[in-house]
This record gives sequence, structure tokens and C-alpha cells, in this order.
Amino acid sequence: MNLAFAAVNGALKIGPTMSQMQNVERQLREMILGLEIGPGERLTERWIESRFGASRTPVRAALLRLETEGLIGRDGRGWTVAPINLAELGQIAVYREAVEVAAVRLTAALEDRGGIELIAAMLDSCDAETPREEWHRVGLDFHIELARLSGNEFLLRAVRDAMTRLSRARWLEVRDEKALGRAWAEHHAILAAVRSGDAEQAAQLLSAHIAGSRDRLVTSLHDDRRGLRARGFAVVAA
Amino acid sequence: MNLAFAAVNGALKIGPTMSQMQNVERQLREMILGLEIGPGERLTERWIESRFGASRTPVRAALLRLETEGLIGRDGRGWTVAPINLAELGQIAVYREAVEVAAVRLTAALEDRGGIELIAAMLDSCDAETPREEWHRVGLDFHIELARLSGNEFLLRAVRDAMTRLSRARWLEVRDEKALGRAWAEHHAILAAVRSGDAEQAAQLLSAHIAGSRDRLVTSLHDDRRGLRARGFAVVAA
DNA sequence: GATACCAGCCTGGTATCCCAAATTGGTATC
DNA sequence: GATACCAATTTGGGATACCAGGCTGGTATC
Repeated sequence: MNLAFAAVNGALKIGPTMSQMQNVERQLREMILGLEIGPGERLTERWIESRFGASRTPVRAALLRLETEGLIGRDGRGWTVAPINLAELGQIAVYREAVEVAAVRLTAALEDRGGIELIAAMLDSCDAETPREEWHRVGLDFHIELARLSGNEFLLRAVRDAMTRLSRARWLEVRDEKALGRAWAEHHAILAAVRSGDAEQAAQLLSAHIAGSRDRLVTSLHDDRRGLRARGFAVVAA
Repeated sequence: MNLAFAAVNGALKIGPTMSQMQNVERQLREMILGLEIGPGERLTERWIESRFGASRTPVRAALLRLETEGLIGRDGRGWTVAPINLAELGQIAVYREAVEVAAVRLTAALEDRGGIELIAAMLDSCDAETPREEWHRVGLDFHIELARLSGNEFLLRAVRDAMTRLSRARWLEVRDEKALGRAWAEHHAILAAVRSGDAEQAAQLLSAHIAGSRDRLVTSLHDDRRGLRARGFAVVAA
């Protein structure tokens, strides 16, 4: 079973019967997260309408939902793809630390922690041959699936929301193989602590992981901000 | 300055220029939170349309937003006011403990904690003569404003979301004067700890307060579930 | 050449119309 | 009386027409 697919499928209801609104929402989200539409770019309902072959009714519904996800915002009397906001990334790190640590503490206290092995398998499915997209996806899904194990819908939703908002920034981050390996090792260390039921250890490792991740991310984007702006991406300073 | 009003005003943009969608959203939210529309009740877009004198377009936009707030949900091919869900209340307590404790720790570490006095004043504005609605509102706003002091938008949003979802259940809770006084005292004790910069103490007091609040809430609603159902309210067991 | 002004276009906001599917209520059948 | 069935109604999903306000580009004036 593919955990990641289950997650996506559960959230988005991919299937033969998908409404126009879900269709537009999904495709538009993918274009934004995949940076096919750059941060800061203007969106018009008419453009989306013609781009996806749906009328304005489902387009507007999709825009409203993406707004609540923080992927787009209102710019006066129009829609704008959310810019990369370095200050916001710092706040998100604090937020996700709170909810992820709470979730991992809950999970470590559970009796049935078998789900951990599925997450470990997901991590192990990545190797040197794995494309960068896959590393990126697994890196996000690790935290989401870990939160899911807690069984708390609200912690899960919060983590998923945070990872969605971090997704583009993490994609833009320049990460060398060493950084990828370190993250991989840290993920496994967290899993080991949870597996052994050591909530305190798991919490500390996770906190450190999130803090380090935030520092590397903000530093990388801060250093690259000129290049990012040159690509037409709106970057808001910390 | 009225903190509570500022919060509402900031969130809802009350003013002379309010779109139909904001109008419908606000009124419908008030009807749901005020239990004028009972938990579990069916909603049709046509009814809302005629009830508020707006066409279906803004009605549907408002419904989409209220759905993300968890106040309504889809029931097959229709809309339903979210039932009172005792299991969910327990999960929300865990969630809000995570984010509120994180926020209060941040605030206790701030240099400028002057905002605390405004919150204390808000608490002190309630006395024996104060109507129940006001106690209810202040009890919710206390936690929201405390989170606002942290300066973290995401923690604030999370607390606001949690309090919105708890609002109806807390309104239905049978609280005697003793319980109100205890909550008032606990709130002040938390403020005192934050004021003195004792993050650890503030965190512990807040955790205990949330746990106690949850226990009383779930117990009260559990005991009253027959009465609630007799009033036509859908109550989902824990 | 700079500036004040105005018409036309483009935007999101709203109202309304159509549609397929599902619910419902009555009816005929056993 | 229970049940299978069918038509009318109602539902949300979608498409489209219209509107007011703001932006733009051109033009006339100084």
C-alpha cells in the first residue's frame, strides 16, 4: 500500500466522479505548488475559466478553498498567488513544532504503533536514483503520515496545512546530497524513538529537526532571493 | 479599546462596505453559533437564499467558508449543520493545548508583555451582574487574545479555529457560578504567570485549565445528551 | 512636452437559468 | 397491508448574463 497515495486520495477524492470544482481546485493547486504559476503572480477568474474549461462558478469555489489553504490571496480586487514569505516561514516552523511534537508524543504513548513501519518503508523507498520530486514528496509526507498516526484529526489537519504552505519554499531550497541524507537520518532517528515509546526523545529529536530545517530553509532562500526575484517570484523578506 | 471588538472587527470586516457573501457568512455563522439553527439540521441553499435575500452565488461562497470552519458539512448532496461531537471535543482539547501552550510560552518570553493588562481588564469587566452571553464571549476571547499576544499568526488562527468549534458546546454546557468563578481565577493565574515571565508555570496552569475545562464540558454534555437530543440537536457520542 | 480628462475595457460580485441526480409521495400490484 | 414502481419535485452543480467600479490608453488642452 502506498501511504502517500492514500493520503492524497483521502484528501482530494481522486476518482472517476470528480466535480469541476474539485478538478479546478486540484489542477490549480498543482500548478501553484509546482511553481508553474509563480509566487506573486496575478490570477483572473476568466483566465482560469478558459484554462481549465470550467465556468466561473466552480472556478470561484476552487479559489475560495485555495484561499483558505493560504496558496492564494486577495489583492485588492483580484487574486494573487501567495508570495514566498520568509517571516511567515519562521512562524510556520513554530506552529508546526507545536502540533507535530504534540502528535508524536501521542503516538509514542499509543499501544499500537505499527504504522511506523509503513512510514519507515516510505523513507527507505528513496535512494540515490530517486528523482528529486520524489524526495520532496516523501519529505513532506513523512511529517503528515507521522501526524496521522496520532489519530488526532486536528493535529493531522494542522500539519498538512503547514506542509502545504511550506511546500513551494522547500522545493526552491537548494539542498545538496548531504542535506538530504541528514534529513533522512533524522527522520529515521525520530521513528526509532517513537518505535521504542520514548516520547521525550522523539519530541526533542523532532524539535531539533524542525528548527534545523527552518534555519537551512530560510538561509537558503534568503541567499537566493535575488535569483528568485529574477525568475519573477515575489519574495517577502523576513 | 475593546479587545473583543477589535478581534471580531479584524476577522469579519464589519463596516459599511460588506459584500453579500460576507453578509450571509456572518449572519449564518451567528445563527449556527447561537443555536438558532440546531446541530444536525439540514440546510438548503434555496432556504438561505430567501432567508437572507441574497442569490445563490454569495450563499454558496459563504457555505464553502463555513465548511472550512467546521460549522457545516456536506451530507451526501446537501448541507448539514455540524453536530455536537463529544469525541471531537476531546480531540480539539488536545489540539488547542498544543497550540495555546506554545503561544503562551512564546508570550512569556517576550520583552513587551503589556498586552496582558488589556486581557486582565477584559476578565475584570465581568461580574455577578454580567449576562451569561458576555461571560461566554469573554471566556472564548480570553484564549484568543492570549494567543494573539504571541505574535504568531498561525497559532492565533489555530486557537481561533478551535474556539469557534468549541463555542456551541460551551454554550450548551451547564455551568454554575462556582465553575465560572474557578475559570475566572484560573485565567487570572495564567496571566500572572505570563506577566512574571514564568513560561513553565504558565504552560502548566494552562494545560491543567484546558484539561479541566474539557472534562467538565464532556461530562456535562454527556449527562445532558438526552435533553439535547430532545431539543432536536444531533449529538455524536464520544 | 506635461497634464488633466474621458471613453472603453477588464475585473470580481451578483443574479438567474438550466441540468442531472436523488428524494419523495402516491399508486398499482401482489 | 407490504412492496415495487413511477412521476413530480427538490436538490446542489454548473453556465451565463449583467452590473458597478477601477484601471488603461489615448486625446485634447495648456
